[in-house]
Amino acid sequence: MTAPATIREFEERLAELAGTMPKRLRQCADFVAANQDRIAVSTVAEMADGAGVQPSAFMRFCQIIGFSGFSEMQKLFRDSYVGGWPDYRTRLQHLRESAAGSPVALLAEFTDAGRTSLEGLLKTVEPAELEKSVDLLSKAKMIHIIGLRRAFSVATYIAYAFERMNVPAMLHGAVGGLANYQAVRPGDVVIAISFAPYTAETVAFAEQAAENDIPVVGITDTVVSPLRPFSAATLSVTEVDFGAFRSLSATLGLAIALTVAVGAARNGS
Amino acid sequence: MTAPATIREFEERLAELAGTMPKRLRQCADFVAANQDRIAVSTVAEMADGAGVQPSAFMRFCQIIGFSGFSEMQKLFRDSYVGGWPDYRTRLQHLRESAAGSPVALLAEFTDAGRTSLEGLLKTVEPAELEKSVDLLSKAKMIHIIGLRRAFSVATYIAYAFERMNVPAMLHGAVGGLANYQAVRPGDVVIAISFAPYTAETVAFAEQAAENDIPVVGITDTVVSPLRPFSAATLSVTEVDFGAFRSLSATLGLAIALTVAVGAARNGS
DNA sequence: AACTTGTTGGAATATATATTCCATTTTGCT
DNA sequence: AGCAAAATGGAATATATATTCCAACAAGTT
Repeated sequence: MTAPATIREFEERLAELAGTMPKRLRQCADFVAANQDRIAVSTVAEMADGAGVQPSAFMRFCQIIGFSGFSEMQKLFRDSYVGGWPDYRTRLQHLRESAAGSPVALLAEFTDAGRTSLEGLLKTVEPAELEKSVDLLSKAKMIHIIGLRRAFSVATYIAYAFERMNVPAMLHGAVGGLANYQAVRPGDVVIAISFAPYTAETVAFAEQAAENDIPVVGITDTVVSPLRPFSAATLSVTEVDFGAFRSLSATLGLAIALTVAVGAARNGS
Repeated sequence: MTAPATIREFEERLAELAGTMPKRLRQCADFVAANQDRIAVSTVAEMADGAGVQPSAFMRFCQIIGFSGFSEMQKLFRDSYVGGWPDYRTRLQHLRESAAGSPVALLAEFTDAGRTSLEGLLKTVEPAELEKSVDLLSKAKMIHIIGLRRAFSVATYIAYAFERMNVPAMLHGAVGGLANYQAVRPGDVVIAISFAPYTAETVAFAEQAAENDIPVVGITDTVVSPLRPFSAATLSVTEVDFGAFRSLSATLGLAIALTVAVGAARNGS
């Protein structure tokens, strides 16, 4: 078997062989696939460590791919190393100008919008409110999640994360008009997610909860959100939009931080 | 004299000292300034050769700049290359151990992880594949979207965005084992989203589509993804791991760029 | 011109790193 | 369950590479 001569060839070989590899070598394959750029600047020991295997195992991996050893594999990546990625800024600039109108340019714009949104997140979220939210949620018997339309993806992600951490949670939809509010009982907590223009069902759900003294954690945008009056704790996110569309990068960042914090608080104590 | 801690500091030191250097060291300075990116992946011998001096001269150069030797200087450049991708696993560990990880600290970590993921997006997505995806999708009679577990939020978001733009799309779930593949017909296109560990149902869905010559646009992570063999176009996203959880910021950025591009292509022509 | 100070080249050495080997464990098969 | 084959971990070894040292050289000074 001959050594791959290009990165592409290397990738093909990797994809082809990865399926048939034993456990440890598979770990190497996965790690390498996910961290290609590290190969050029790391030692076998570091790579092996990253993949969670012994250096000798990583060595075998290199040989199975077709190289004589790690050094030969590394050489391939060092040769095609095109300067420490001309930092994100200049890359973005370049894409904006040269590829204007193309899908890649669009991707660059949304990427940038997402980044700015994430930066803003730390400013718009009140630490006190966040802590209160975590506190409320970690004591809840059951967590009800409601978010419709654009916010639905966020709701599904929160539900998924809670399930993964064995936190009892329920995702509400709005099949045919009003949501099934019946399931909410004393001791439960509601997470309501809504952004302008606020979906009526979500607000109604929060309102009903508030009336029955069920605490509501609201994830929303502006100060004038109709969700705010009904929320025991409100988390604000301002998503930067590009054109008529808004990426949800920041909201998802908040969602995952919230769920992980709650999960930790529940399992920790 | 203390060693420069950042690339910027290094550059300043270099500019400051270059003027006073003797001939050979001056050659080193000039060569390094013009080939900064080589430092991370070269040996002293190669650098010395490039500068037209002896290895020992290059060695002295490193020491005059303030490093203990070449290795220390190289470390700075190697770290800054992978610096954007710190080891979040250990950072989370620290967070857990120290200060019981306040929610705000957690949020900060996740926003940071999200930002680096977004930056990586511009690097991992192949422009050609993206364009091919947009092309395929804009000609589809109906777009079928499948993504389960973690990828489900992304799937719901894509479905929502398409609906908003009046692009015929259908979100598939997996109610009771196998998904309802029946709905897929000739002329349709499938978007399959899956990340490690890959959900079997999603892969099976893509496989079935590929067998029936239905083009599949795959949104996945590594090059060893099982989705790749069945995909007519593959979009790669590498999301930074933060403990057991991954923020989906980058994936969502890609999703929205893709949908908007498709929407524009459809309505434009 | 002779002396001093600073610079350079190359060989010698130290160190880091890759690579191999083999005993031990795991896996797969009958 | 018992055997054979494959996979694995870790220590031993080989190799590449950085680093130091010193003799030879050049430049500058009195």
